[in-house]
Amino acid sequence: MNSLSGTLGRAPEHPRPLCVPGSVAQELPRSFHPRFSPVSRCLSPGSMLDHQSHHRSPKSQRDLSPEEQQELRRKINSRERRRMQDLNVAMDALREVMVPYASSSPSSPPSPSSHSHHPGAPPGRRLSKISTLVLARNYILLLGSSLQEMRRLLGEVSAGVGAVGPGPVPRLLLAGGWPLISGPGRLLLSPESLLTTAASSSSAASRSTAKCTVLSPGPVEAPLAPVQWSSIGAPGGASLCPCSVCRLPRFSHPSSVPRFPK
DNA sequence: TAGGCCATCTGGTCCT
DNA sequence: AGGACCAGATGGCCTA
Repeated sequence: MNSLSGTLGRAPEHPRPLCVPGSVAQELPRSFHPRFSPVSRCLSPGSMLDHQSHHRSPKSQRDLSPEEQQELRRKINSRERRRMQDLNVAMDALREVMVPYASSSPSSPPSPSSHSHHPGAPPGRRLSKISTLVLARNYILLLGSSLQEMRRLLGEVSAGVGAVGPGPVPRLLLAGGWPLISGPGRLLLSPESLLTTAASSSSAASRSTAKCTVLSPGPVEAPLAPVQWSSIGAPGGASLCPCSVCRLPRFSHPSSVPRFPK
């Protein structure tokens, strides 16, 4: 499937009328659209085309003819477009992996082929970017906690059996005795299993009511945050987490995410 | 119709 | 100098 550009939208095969991708956009004169008109760009807030760009490289900018400037702009736009498309490809790949874990009902087995079940949305709706990222993050945290739990159980088993041999462990695995390895859907979608696992492995961590259970500091601090997957990305649905990141669709976490130094 | 999500354009900044 | 990355702005599409 072509996941580039418009495929992420609802009309995969049709380029957007105004924000047309790639070749089409490049062939259209910029003055065809108000946003491309030099006047509107200069008047738009934050636009410092005539000010700072001249400040930085007066000669190169000034010496460019309008056609050359247009060509340069096209090149830059094309690069940016390609960059974002690559990012979307990677996001799609991640989404593809995470979709089975995003299904809201534990009874419905995850189906990798079924496309994008947005939590709380009708089937066929794909995961949003933010939902995909939050989902992936929590899955990673959960894997870490599962590993912890497995190690703990291994320790218990080996301590109880003593020097008898490696027998019990494979039997336990074959019997499906591991609480968290019964399928991705159960792994992620059953709050009970999450809670019991959390309670058994690290009670201290699970007891600490972090402000954000979804975007906690890390696997060490809060490895077993009881995440309600069906609420991720759903506006106002994150009942377990009061943080602004999980509640708001737009990311705004002033304290935890430092601005990239400029 | 409002709000969410998204793609694209754009200028600024940093890096090579 | 050119490319990569980032964030703001803008407008289109879709759903509740």
